[in-house]
Amino acid sequence: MIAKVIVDVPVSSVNRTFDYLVPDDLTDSVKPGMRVAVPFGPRKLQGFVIELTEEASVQKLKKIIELLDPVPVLTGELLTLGQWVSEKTLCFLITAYQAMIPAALKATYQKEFRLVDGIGLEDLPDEAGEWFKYRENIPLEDLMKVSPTPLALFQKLVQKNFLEVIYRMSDKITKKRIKVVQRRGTEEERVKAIESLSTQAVKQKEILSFLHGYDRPVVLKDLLEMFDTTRSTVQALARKGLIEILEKEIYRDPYEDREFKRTKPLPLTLQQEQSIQPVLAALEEKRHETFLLHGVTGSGKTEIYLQSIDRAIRMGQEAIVLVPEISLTPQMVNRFKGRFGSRVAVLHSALSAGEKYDEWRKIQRKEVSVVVGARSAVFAPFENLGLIIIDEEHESSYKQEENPRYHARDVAVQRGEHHRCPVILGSATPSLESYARAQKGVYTLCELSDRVNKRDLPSVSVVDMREELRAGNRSMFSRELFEKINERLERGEQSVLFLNRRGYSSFILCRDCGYVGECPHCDISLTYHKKQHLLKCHYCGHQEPMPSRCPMCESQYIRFFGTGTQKVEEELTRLMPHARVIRMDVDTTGRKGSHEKLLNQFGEGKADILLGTQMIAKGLDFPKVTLVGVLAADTMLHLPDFRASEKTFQLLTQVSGRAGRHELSGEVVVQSYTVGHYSIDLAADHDYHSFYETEMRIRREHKYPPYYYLSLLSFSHTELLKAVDASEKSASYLRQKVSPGTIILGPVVSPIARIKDRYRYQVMIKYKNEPRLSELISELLQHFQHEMDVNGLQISVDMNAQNIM
DNA sequence: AGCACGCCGACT
DNA sequence: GTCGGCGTGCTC
Repeated sequence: MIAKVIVDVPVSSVNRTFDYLVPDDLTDSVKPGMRVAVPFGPRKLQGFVIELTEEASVQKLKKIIELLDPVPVLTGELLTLGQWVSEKTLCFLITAYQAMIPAALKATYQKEFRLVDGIGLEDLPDEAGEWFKYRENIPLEDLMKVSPTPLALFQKLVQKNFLEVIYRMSDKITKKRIKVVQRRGTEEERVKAIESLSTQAVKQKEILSFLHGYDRPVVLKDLLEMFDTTRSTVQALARKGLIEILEKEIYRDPYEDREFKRTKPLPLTLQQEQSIQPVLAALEEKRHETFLLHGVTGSGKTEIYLQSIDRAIRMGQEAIVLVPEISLTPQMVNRFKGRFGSRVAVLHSALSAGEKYDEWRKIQRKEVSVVVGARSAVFAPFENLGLIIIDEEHESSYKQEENPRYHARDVAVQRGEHHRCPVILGSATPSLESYARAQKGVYTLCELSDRVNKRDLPSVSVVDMREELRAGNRSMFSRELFEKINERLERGEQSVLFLNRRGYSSFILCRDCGYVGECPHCDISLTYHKKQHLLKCHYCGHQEPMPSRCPMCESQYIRFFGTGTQKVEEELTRLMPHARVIRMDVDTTGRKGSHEKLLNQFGEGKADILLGTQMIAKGLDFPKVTLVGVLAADTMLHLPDFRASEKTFQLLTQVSGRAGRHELSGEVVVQSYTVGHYSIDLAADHDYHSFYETEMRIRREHKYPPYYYLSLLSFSHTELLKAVDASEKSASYLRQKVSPGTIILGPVVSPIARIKDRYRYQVMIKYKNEPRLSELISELLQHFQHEMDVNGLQISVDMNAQNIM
């Protein structure tokens, strides 16, 4: 039997299957989709079995070394889907497959040196012999740690056949095990055993009697606690052969010690009913259809998700729910765990690799029917999918910004077609792409225009901060916002203050000469971190001490500018000393669980004001929040991104939705320096449709998505000229080959011209119909293959560019 | 990627 | 004559 295997080497020259002989003892167990260890050249690598055949394409074959999985990690569907992903995104097959399984299953490789059989320490020069005194194998890694490294000597000894090289492969799996105790023998034997115990062995007798009447394994730790004894008692029993101590694999359950209040389906409003019906119909008929569920904040989208999933489960099917990483909050998880209990697996980045692996295995073993997770959960290995839901479908985090550069929305639809099941895209502010598709009839549009509790959407007032400045208010709070926060303080209600930090981090500036602290490796200004009193680069990690004098002109008047949450917090405490503030940003939520803790504190009313960045924009639902303040609505508008308006609109709508979700009605104050911009004004009016119309007009005019597709080629090189040259050649090559309607822009220097000492240029391709584009780009990559392999040229391809940075 | 092989200049 | 630098080509 021959296995076609994709090996774990992401380079174009081996982006194909290699044939291996399946040893006789594995022919029954090997299946497509399993991971195997195979010899590859002198090395030992991990690979995926793609196909089993009888015919080999070459004469001399090597054998599979071992199987790494008892059951396939990739289903037949996922194997095909991987191919699709690699074609659509132009990535290597292995990269697509690796993205589908938990990182814990990725192999790590180690190279070690060992004495050849029959060679003794005395045969080696002392310098090498030293190493083998206490160990048989010396990892290459260890040799590299000492300087000067004895690597050359070791290599020489390998050539002389004194040492040999071993390639070790292991995966990062960390299955967690616990010890369990189980009874042994027949009933009679056990009765006899109990009697045979010495009268002094009181505890042993107790334990044995207990186990006698218990036919399942007992967790050792529990047993010890139950009988208030120690390990030695149990071990004594095991030594006598009366019981067995076994190791059992267990799951780490990140939610184990938490109780979930079980919820029942809520009665649906008329609008909800109208939206859910077509979904249920598609479900029942096992028919693929993509629904765009456009519902204002608070319109009860989640209840529609829950009841649709419930139907799928009742039909014996499974469901995937994607949520943006940032809103995968405990509140969100609770809603799903509350309805479906232990049938839910949760996959998000806050889990450790081991925890993620355990959650994933619950899916693989069909122990759950629902997975709630971020982007990569779209690859959950369900085989009987009944429903895929993408909540907040407009979120940019559904697009992976590294290889494979896939969009979870596209993958979801692809899987929906395969399983002939509905896909729901839900949002209060659908992406223009999706809404346009719904308008064209590609997706089915379901609109929820009313809030479930019939509350009006909060009233939004937009404040012109330039006016404030003219009126002599130099603080970052307008008079209106300040006043309203104070009202809330007096009434015992809560406020949420939102600071959009992007493009607004604190940089340092010399007031005398205008010097701005910049990263020496990237063309980007350094960010001041108050806690450590350091300047850091957010792109390459470079850091340097904060200077006390300007490095250029030695002036003392060097200060940091811009507004971070820390600065806002300082000003808040200065202006309102009695207000209790909780600040949430990357600095305060770094540790696992701290995010949840802070939110709980706020929910319990332990603070008056919640101040934070993006992470508080979504999913928060606290009854006492009646005021939302947006400190600077327009910071994002000035970024070099054609989606800036769309993102601003979405963010403002999202944030406004945090206010007045319950009995108390809410108010929103939006501060801005770009007053009169349609994205801000229309968000204040809660007018998605006008925004859609306005923005679509602009997109059409400038030939941007959704009217055109957008692909981006990025070229980077440590030498400026090499980057320019490759990008120019590529642009002119494409211009020659593409169809007349297609637009090739550039090459232009990237918005961040240099990162990690590499100069960056880009070429943008806008097209309506260009079936040969993938092919053309593949040709380009092939042409530059050599320069990429040996001369340090990097070309990255994004077939569906979301951001052009 | 990582490795062997092979060619060429530099040095014991 | 041997060592080690890097360009080339292959991995079932």
